[in-house]
Amino acid sequence: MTQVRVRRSTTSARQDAPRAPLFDPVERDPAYTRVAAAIEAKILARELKAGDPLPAETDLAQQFRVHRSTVREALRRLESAGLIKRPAGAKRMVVSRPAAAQLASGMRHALVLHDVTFVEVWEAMMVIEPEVAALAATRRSQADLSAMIAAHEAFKASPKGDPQAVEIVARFFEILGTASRNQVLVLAKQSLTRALAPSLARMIDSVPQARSRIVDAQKRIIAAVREKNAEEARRWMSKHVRDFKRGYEVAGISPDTPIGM
Amino acid sequence: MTQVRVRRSTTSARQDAPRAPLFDPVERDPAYTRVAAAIEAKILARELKAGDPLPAETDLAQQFRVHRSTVREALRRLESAGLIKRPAGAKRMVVSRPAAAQLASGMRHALVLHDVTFVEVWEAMMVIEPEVAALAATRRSQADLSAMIAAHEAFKASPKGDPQAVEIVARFFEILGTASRNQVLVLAKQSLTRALAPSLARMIDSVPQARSRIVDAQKRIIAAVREKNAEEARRWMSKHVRDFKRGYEVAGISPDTPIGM
DNA sequence: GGTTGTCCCATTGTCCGACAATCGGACCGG
DNA sequence: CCGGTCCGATTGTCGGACAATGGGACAACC
Repeated sequence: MTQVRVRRSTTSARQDAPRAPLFDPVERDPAYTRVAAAIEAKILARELKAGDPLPAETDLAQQFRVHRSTVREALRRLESAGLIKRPAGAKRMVVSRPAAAQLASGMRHALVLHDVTFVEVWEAMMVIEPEVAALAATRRSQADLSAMIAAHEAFKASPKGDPQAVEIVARFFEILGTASRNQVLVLAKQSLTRALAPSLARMIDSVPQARSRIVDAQKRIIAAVREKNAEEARRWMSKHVRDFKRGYEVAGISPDTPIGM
Repeated sequence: MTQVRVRRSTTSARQDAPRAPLFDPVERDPAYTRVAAAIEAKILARELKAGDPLPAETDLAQQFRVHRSTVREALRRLESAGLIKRPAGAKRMVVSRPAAAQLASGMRHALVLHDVTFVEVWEAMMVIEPEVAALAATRRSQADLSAMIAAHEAFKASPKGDPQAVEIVARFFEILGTASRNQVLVLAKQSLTRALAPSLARMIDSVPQARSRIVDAQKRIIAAVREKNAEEARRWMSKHVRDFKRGYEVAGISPDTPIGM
């Protein structure tokens, strides 16, 4: 509080250029932050491995010499970071690795609140998806291929106005991601599809020919992946994603619509 | 708790295909979760705009009819999601939009804990960075260009073993990101560079020619961006990123090294 | 005027203690 | 080996308390 201001006594109340600070702000962070940081460090250092149960709150409170409430606040912190979680209907917390969904939800928050528009997400997809498809084509396993086909059939089978249709499309993309054998890209991709999903649903519903175009694109992509033809996979995925934008245009949705729905 | 199991009485303890659930798991989530969700919803709906101060904990406790501790746990939740924060040395919490750094740190956790290897991150960079460079080349403003040049000079000026050198390299990438005018890509990029930074530092220190190669690449990229030559920007960025991998090889760091340092 | 000192209140960080609910087991009878 | 019963350990939530400190308001002072 009450920052110490250093001031040239002699001259010039000059408009302040970012002058050298002379003093760093003294760090005083609340106990719950430190507790959280301490536990986080142990987790990142693998001293607590995923799946390990966390000590009871009372234990932690004693070890850190703070009140249980304080520990609990720290735990909420870690919980929302996805570093710990409670397995549905269990009592103790266990250490966990942040799932893709975690990241994706965080990303969605960010995108919504930053007024990110549809084009921006789409542009990112245009960058990532084709390359992922190409990688997937060269690295896919037999199982990946089967999964893709299954998702494809599921989409074809989904009824006309099915709100789940988008889910299935997303799954198709996701499978492609895992087939690419690159977890980083999977995370990135997933965030994008998740962000796009709601508006995509509206698009598919209001553009009649959307479904058949998607079916067709998926078919081509599957074919390319089956033959491990990276170039072809890239080409068709590129078309496929481009089609999304066309769909939006046809549906009369402006490219500058914020993602927030 | 104690899930209700529905069981066909007559025949077949058949291995369970995902049968229709008949009952959804009853949702009992703790109060702090609901409080957090309620506030989160208001934020995402923009009823609470970024910068708005949150009501005092006591107020919230009264409104939600829960104890203040409960409110606080919810707040920690939101805090770690980056939806609210306390402006350094302020008392009240204010609504905020999750910063890129937030996401990046989350991503780093995920990457570290999932044993993501250097190649995976690198591969993702190979996908994203060249395209970003290309976009930046066509969309850059004069200010962007100046900033790039400044960062470039800063890097050249940085002393030999300077641990800050990597920071500066990261800044260069970041500027390129903002010049691309695509927030989504900026977020993605930033996560990658942040994840790579620590090991990159080691690489630069142990490979003598790394600095000059970086300087050279930056120079070429700047030139391309100046002339708004997307193709050239993409090409050189591609080379630049590829060089990182070479650097790692020269430094004797295995491509399969996990990101954890 | 602008700056500094003083005072007060609202609010946060932290603690204490308590209690119902329930999870995990141990223990037991068929 | 299975289903029922009992008990201790732990969590979710609450009530209340208190020191520390931010945010102002207001007076004093150059």
